[in-house]
Amino acid sequence: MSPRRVTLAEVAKAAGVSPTTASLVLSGRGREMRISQEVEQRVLKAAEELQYRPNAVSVGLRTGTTRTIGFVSDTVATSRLAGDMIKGALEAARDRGVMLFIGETEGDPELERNLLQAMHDRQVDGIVLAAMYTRTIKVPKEITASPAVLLNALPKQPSVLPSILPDEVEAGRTAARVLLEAGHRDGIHLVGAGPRARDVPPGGVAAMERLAGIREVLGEAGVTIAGGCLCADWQPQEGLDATRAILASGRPRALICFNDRLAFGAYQALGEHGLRVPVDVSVVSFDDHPLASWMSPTLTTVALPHYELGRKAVDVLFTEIGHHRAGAAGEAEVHRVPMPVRTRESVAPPRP
Amino acid sequence: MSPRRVTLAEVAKAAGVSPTTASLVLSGRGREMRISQEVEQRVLKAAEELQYRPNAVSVGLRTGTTRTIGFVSDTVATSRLAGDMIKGALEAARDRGVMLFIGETEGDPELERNLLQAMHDRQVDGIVLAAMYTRTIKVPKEITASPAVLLNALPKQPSVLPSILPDEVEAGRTAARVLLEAGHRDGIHLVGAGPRARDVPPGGVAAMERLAGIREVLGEAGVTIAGGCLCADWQPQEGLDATRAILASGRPRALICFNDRLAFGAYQALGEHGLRVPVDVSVVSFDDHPLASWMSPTLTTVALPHYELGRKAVDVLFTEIGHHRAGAAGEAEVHRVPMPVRTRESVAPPRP
DNA sequence: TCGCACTGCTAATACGATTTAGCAAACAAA
DNA sequence: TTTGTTTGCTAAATCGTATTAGCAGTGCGA
Repeated sequence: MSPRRVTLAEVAKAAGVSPTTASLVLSGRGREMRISQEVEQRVLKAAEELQYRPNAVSVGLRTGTTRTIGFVSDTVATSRLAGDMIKGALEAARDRGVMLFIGETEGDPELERNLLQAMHDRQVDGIVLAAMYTRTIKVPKEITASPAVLLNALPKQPSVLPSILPDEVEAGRTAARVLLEAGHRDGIHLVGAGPRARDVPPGGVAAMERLAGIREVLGEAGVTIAGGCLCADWQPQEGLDATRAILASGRPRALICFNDRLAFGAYQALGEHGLRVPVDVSVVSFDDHPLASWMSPTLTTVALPHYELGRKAVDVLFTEIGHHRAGAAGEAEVHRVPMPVRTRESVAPPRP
Repeated sequence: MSPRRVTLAEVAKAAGVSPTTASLVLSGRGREMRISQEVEQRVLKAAEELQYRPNAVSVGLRTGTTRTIGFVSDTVATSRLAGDMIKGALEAARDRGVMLFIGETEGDPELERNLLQAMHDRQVDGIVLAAMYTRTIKVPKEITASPAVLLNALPKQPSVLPSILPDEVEAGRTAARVLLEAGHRDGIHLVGAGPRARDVPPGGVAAMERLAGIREVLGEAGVTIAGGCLCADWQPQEGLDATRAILASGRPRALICFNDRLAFGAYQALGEHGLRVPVDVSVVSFDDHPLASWMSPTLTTVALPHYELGRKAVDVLFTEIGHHRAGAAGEAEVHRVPMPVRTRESVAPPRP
């Protein structure tokens, strides 16, 4: 079944040189160490013919660096969000010839500790600690055993770790501008949070920041928010209920839903009342859930850049690893990744 | 930042014994090798106090087994399906104290080769080769370097690898029975494939098998399929179009949609024609996409057991690794994982 | 002829564990 | 006293690579 792997010693013997020489040639230090052209060619030929590949475990033991990083998240399965984030991380890792360990903690601190230890036991070069929904987390002290970054999360206590986050405030501004630019000034309702700055569900930072951006832009434009409805869990059912409540007390001209699932529920409520999107009511939302392009009409939404978040996290992690090797301390910088708007069919100018 | 790891040698010195003794005690072979109670206690105490953890890289080099497996899939991001499969694999791995490398090939054979090599370079104990949509795949020869299993995929050429697949034929039977048990015998239309056995989109095995199960059960009950519509890609838009076509030529009493996205489109088409689900038309589907429980009315669907598939794959992989260690050859067994029906609101008896 | 620098390569060690083979002491049997 | 057995531990080799230190040979100037 598995033909034993070829070792460096075997390559050396085939080329008629010492393992030292073979190692030097194959690690590109041949020139530097004055290995002759001829010997160099012999070694390369032998390696090629024997299909030599260095044993990464051995290299890891010898050099202390394994070209491996860990990706630890609270949950990996819920929604495809996680998938895209992992995909971004994966590709950034691949670009560097690095492999990814993954693990999930399910929010259990003990599992998290065990996982981090298991990764450090395997000598990972660094760790991405990710949250699936943007929030503040308690940074486990085990993380300090290697360079690390926080993805989609902010440290509860001050910490030296850099964070990578979507730029939610700007996303809020974007959503508001989409409506303003379409000509909306009246009857703008919020579904999920607001209208006051303090009307946010507990825990998540997304709600707070999106709301801040929305309020800022509408405020500056002299537009007052017609109403808002705080939802705890941002599921379709709540969007349905909230929108029904709004409809019971008047006719909205535009809705800013705090995510696409809420918008999905909102569509249903509007349908019940015979209101058409976007002719009667414009809808703009956040996340760019796959759902958003299936809804009818398709939903204009400010996208969570999961893929880019994942990539960025690995990029930052590698500069962190670089600092670490150079003996420098890490910086607790916060990196914000832009959230692009996906313009679709759900926004139109208000009817006169 | 990172306090250097404690080594076995340091534990041994602290306990005043040789590294050999320390190793023996810590690997539980103390009794067997006649280490005295007293020395054993000293070693354990030292290890505890120094917080000793074995360096997995070193152990990997020495023993050749890394307690690490690889999970290679064509795509990890599309849909949450992947997530659940990985989650299942992850938990099964965790139960065994094993870590998971992940990688994705994007269907590129060269990437796949590189990935498998990179994993073997790191001495993984085994590999799960997964497809996100059930299909037949070309098994790369690099896979033979370690034990392996196929997840959600069948080998194109005969192979020694075991496969783990959802039981799609039985799922087809289940869907058909759901309608029969509700009392449906007439006006049953298929959306996505059928009505003839050969009306399936190319590539996927799910369509063929689901259709076979449906035809078997309906046939045995003496029920004829009223019609069917082959769709290539199983997206909402196609479900919409297909259902419109069906409605143009008559009134269906029940739809079997080949997946939930098609059903989503079908709902829209039915809505356009003023037909209510399930009063006028019953709908049953496959996959149990998250969408299914958001639709209104909620959708009765036969679930893809992604989580269980992932778990099962790792379970089978480990028996495979066991065989391998015992020197036995692998068996190309096909394991079928049941697909449970999620009964919701979209099926009702036909109106008289 | 001697010393010196340079060229081109290798011996030996280290990384951190596991495992084989074996040693010294104590004791028992002959 | 010798021989053999058991007990309780350790020395040394090993896994596959990277790296430091150094060795033999050559050419050159003095």
